[in-house]
Amino acid sequence: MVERLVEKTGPAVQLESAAQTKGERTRERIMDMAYESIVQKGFAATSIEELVEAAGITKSGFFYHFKDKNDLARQLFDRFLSEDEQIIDTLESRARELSDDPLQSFLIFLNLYAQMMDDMETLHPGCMVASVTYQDRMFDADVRQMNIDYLMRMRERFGRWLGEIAAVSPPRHEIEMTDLADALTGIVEGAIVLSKALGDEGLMGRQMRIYRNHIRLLFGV
Amino acid sequence: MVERLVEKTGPAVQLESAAQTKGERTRERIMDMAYESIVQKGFAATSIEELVEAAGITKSGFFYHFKDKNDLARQLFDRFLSEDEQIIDTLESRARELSDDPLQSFLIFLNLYAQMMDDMETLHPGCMVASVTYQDRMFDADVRQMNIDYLMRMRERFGRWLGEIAAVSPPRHEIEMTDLADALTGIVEGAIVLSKALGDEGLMGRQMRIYRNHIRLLFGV
DNA sequence: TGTACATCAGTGAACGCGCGTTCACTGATGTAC
DNA sequence: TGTACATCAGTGAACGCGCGTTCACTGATGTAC
Repeated sequence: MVERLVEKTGPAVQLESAAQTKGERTRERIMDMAYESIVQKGFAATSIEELVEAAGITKSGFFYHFKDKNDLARQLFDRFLSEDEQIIDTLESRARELSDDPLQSFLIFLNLYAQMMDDMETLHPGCMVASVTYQDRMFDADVRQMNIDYLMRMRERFGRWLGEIAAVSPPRHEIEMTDLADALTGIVEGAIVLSKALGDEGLMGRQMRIYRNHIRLLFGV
Repeated sequence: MVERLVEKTGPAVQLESAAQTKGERTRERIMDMAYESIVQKGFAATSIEELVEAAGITKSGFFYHFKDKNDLARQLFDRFLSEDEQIIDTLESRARELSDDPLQSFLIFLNLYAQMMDDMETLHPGCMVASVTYQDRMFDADVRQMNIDYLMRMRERFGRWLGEIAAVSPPRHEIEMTDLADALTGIVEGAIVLSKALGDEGLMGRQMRIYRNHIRLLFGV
């Protein structure tokens, strides 16, 4: 599911999907099921019973792989955040290679990101962020902190890039780069909600291009 | 909680909070608790037991007010959507009164909306949309349809307004007004997620102003 | 090559708890004559 | 003003089910000598 997504972004990010032990394969299968279920029903409504049935093992087998239910959430969130950041790393470095101008490379990056969303038949990892945020009392402090850390890393990454842009091409009006960075993450989260609710797969890519247009208008010549 | 929010938007929208019977007050109290809990833990993790304890009645009292648990969700969602639309109606008509130019009135509207978010110490009704979207398998078809209908009404409302704007002040580049309308709803949803996750109350207003800046750049003179 | 032991990846049965829902009943308030 | 009845807003006890977690055990595979 995610492997497919990663393949679509090209050969630059290739997760080591080979040489998995039997146990690792089972654990991954459980996490795949869990992700699907959490995003559609919520964490509390996702029962261990349903997961192990789908994975073809017994309930006690679950507790061999996960300390408890929250441990599943932790491992799952960890996997998705790192995959998401690997993908964004790749898209960023590709975009940076294609232009030395920070504005141009950022616009290329946004195009690549939008294209990835167009091609994505599966759910975006950002779903996990919204799920955790909207059910935060169900997760332990570890998971909540991972969520905050992820959002802060995104803010810093895009904020720095936007800072580089502003240094070269001053914006048409004053604007806080941190807020503009948050806007990108926010648009992804918001677009996921709309796209999921309306069943419109193209919506995310189109929203990403609206953000891109804004950046072009704001810094463009 | 919501009454306070409504009062802040001014005297034009005044919910009839007077002349409530004892039963209505109890029902409202249950719904207030339920909203808080659903947004923080999810629908499945929100137990009737916890709600009735907080409301000071017994479990069977709950079933006097609500047919079953999904009926609670339906009534709750109904209440919040109509309150939200009342507020937006009010802000729109105020903005329309202050200028005949559609662009100017839309910019005023966005300012009023952003200000409302700044003042809002409570959670935005949009939380319910994300909650339902992210736990849709927990809700019956009625609730899911209400969610879709709401998003479509928003799309139409803002899409039409943006169409008026484009007719008077053509945009700097081609853009689908439906997508630009979705962007507003999407930004609200996304900003709620970030604001909730990071505990940053001012974030929503700031994101709304970024959207406003985009509109100004796109249609402005 | 054979044996002993360790680790891996689970099984099966049992647990106590809390959940949503039902049902028969009830005291307080409102309405008709 | 008094009485009869209806409606409102619940109570209390019981139900069956599924949930997360524990614990003792096990067959298959891997490693050391």
